[in-house]
Amino acid sequence: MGRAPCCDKANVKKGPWSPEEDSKLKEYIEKNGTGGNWIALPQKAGLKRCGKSCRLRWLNYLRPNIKHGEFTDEEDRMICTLFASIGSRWSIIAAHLPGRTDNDIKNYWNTKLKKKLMALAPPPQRKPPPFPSSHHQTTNLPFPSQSSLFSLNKDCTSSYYTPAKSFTCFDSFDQPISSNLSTSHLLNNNNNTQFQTQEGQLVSSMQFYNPMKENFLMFGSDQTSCSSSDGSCSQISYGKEIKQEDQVGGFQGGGYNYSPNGFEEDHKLFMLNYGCTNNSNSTTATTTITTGGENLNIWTEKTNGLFGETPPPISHYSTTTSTSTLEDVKQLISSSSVHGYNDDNNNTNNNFLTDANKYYFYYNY
DNA sequence: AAACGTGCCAACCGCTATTCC
DNA sequence: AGGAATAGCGGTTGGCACGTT
Repeated sequence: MGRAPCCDKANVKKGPWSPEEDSKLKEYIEKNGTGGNWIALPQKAGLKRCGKSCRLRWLNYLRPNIKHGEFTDEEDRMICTLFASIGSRWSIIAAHLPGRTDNDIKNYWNTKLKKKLMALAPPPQRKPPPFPSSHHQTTNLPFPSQSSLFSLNKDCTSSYYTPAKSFTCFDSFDQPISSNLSTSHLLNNNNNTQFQTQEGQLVSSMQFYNPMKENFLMFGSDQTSCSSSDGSCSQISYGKEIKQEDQVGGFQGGGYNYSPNGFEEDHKLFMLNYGCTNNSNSTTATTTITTGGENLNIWTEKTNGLFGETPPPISHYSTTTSTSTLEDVKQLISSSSVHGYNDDNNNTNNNFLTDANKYYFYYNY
């Protein structure tokens, strides 16, 4: 049984606010304040609106000192910096931009700024290494087979894996994997959305980590949320630093869990950078397998994707004394191709991760 | 000129967190 | 302590404006 609605939906007006409603609300709040009770406010103010709607209208449009119009470079910079640091916590970001609302910033990011930054990232050049060998796959977890998630494609110049389904995993997660989650929780949490593989297998999104919630910077997403005209999108993931002493082994990506030799299962390193475009021939997925900071293998799909970038330490994104510039952020994006290429299919090239390996994200279970 | 596509943004929805009783 | 009410948040949607075909 769900909660009772906050208002009588049938007798509540929805849609755009009229100037009369605006002035009623404004007048009432300026005279009486909100009284700390938005639910009761519309009735007192003589409005046929839901309290939530009134609150939103006030906060996003009517309250004093709201700034509308173009974002400045300084604001761009601040948004990028904060997004890199804390992800899509718009209310927190808005708190650092006087006069801007979270809604404003969110819209601005989704419609303009993200594209602006993505446009600065050149397509990386790389070739696909082999898919991780089967002995790396853990057997105790019902992850789907490789072919259910990826199909190997070949064109005149390269071969690459195409995700059988656009991975919306990064975006659809609604909770991060916490350090104390059990495996069964990961796999059986019914509250989490699932996606279906080409083979019809349902995969819980909880099999993936949500980097956005854990100080990862990502640009772009799956095709459904791409709004650019050509449907192109890509993403860059920033992780947080793994300490030298952290034991890490295995990885999870694309619905798989891999367990490199010699490491216990209770420490999982996951580093999946997945970029996609909706251009028919441009889908990219990139996964790096590492263990203890040493790169074991890498497989990379297609050429248009953007490999995960090495971010500055989180402290770099200080919200109060930020010295980063928009150029810094641009540079982070544009240099993202550098780490993504590895010429060695059997890949034991440790140089690859000289910087990137500082920024893995990981979890325990 | 009409139809269609795209970008934008205000507003809504559903969820979690917090407060209140 | 626990359930209900409310606040707050982030993702998504609807619809308008404008551009393109």
